[in-house]
Amino acid sequence: MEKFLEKLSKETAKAFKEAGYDENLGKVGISNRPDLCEYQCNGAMAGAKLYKKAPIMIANDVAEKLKESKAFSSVEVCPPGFINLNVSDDFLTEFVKEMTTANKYGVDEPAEKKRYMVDYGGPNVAKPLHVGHLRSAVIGESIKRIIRYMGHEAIGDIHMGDWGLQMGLVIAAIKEEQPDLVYFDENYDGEYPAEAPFTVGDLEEIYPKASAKSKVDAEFKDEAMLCTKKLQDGVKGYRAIWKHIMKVSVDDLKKNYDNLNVDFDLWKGESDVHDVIPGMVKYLKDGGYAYISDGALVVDVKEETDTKEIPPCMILKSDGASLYNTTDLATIMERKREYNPDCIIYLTDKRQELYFEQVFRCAKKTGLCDKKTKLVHIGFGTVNGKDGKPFKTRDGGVMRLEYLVSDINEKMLEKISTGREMSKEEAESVSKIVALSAIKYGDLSNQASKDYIFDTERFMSFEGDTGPYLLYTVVRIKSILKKFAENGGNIDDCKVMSTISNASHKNLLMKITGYNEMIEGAFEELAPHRICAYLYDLANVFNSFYHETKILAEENEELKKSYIALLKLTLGIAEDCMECLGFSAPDRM
RNA sequence: GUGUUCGUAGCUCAGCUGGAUAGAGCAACGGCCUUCUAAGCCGUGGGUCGGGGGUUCGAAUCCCUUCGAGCACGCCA
Repeated sequence: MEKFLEKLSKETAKAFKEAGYDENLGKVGISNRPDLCEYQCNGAMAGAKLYKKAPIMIANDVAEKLKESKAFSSVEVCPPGFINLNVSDDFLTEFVKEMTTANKYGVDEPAEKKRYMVDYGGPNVAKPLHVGHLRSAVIGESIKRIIRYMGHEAIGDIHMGDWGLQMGLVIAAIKEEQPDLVYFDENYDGEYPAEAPFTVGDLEEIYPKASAKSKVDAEFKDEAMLCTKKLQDGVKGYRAIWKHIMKVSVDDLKKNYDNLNVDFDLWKGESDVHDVIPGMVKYLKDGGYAYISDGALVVDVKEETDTKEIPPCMILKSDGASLYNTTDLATIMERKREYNPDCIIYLTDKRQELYFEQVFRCAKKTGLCDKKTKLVHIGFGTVNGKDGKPFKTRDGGVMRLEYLVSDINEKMLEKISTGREMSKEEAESVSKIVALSAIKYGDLSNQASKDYIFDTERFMSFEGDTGPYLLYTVVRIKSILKKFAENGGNIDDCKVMSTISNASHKNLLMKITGYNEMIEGAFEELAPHRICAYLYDLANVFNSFYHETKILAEENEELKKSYIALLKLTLGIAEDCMECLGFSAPDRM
């Protein structure tokens, strides 16, 4: 379906043409002076130079032609050459009517369906998730949903860090603690136990301890490196205990991500490409791309147009070991082979920008990834505390995601339970839904690339630009629709009609018309915050309308039905927005 | 040092490819509930868009410069 602004622009473009000017000047935008008009066209000023004519004269010529257009109820020219437009009720309501029956309220299916892969930049196994992981999870989930909403295919891959020295450290620590376990008996050739000899809680303690120890105890570090090597070389017992670590960790990760309503289609990790690395390295060497520099194997990725120094992409360390780059490149290669995606999107901390630039260039240059596959890095900012510094616990430690979420859930439950008649069960389920909106909206409403301040109180507030406020508005709409249905009304029978009752009614209609344009923009820019801003605006104009308009008490039956149809449309759009953001509204709160 | 991102109201943030008087929210103050959820709505006060130049009919937006902050700069991820 066409965009509303495009439709209006067509009208003005026609007028420009008829008046003898370039029709491309007839672009209409939303007015930045709502006190003067609803829409504006500034083409006359841009055309002034072209035609060596005063902009006001051009504007007058165009305005004269526009008087014939049925799209506008008023056309005014303001110095130096603004063309101020108000849309006619019929033109506006016709568009809204069309939206109610259109696919996804006017969002068309793509001409060509593309396949996207979303890489969540991998949490490390055996390490608990912390606040930093919130962003890649929440933003990634939203982007995945936006892609799908647009009619494309999206494959989410958590892409865990499950293969490096960290695994060796954990194994070495377990070995030291329990040397008699069968996993470490090289002569053992029976079945390994099905149950892991440790719990998640144990793992969470083991890793930090082992990591700290390796820094002061060289012998232990050597042992950890040896364990890493044995694991990677496929020593049976080490692989078996690694599988236990994986199982225990993944179960825990799933639980945590479930709480955030985030899921992944693939639970792959660095380990999955281990076997293809030698082949890839050989390919890079044979192709003449890789060479030894200071002992390490690197690929040059400089380009002539560079204004800055781009260091080469390192493939292997001087000791021959693989590193982050190696697995990422191998993963690109494997993804191409298995899925042949049109685009791969990586979500990581923005500090890795240069790193991804190197990897992307290397992949393109060496043909590990073909030219038409887009590689995109979305670098997000850090989550800060109220002091503007990276979020920490009160005693300065790393804030665990699990605690952050449960803390907000508890506070929200308390808030919901007080001053409201609700069963304990309902309060619990509602508060979880509202808490999730608070967290996700708090994060997503900021531009991804910027740092932001995680202010629990503010995010949880029911007032202002927050998730709970949006939910409240949606619940309000649901409540009215429910009452209408209870009184015998048939919602599906209601149609938007051309009558516009008041200014707030018109504002709501106009906001609604911008939906398809907004969502496509959010998709093109991969910018969930655009959806947040729209949703918030929509909620505001709806609430104004709500306060000025008696809906169920409206005596004109047709008009009442028209209101109901509009409410249904508003609700549908709001719910689709929330769907794209990754949260939802309860039926009441 | 080189590169990069950023600097907008007391606080937290918008501001799309340059357009008229720079917008929200929070906080402050004043109104509005016998009526569909007042967790709402309406209104008031508050900013030389870090500073200085330039391009333009027109700049928060583009260019240069300067100050300030963050981040990144081959064997971490």
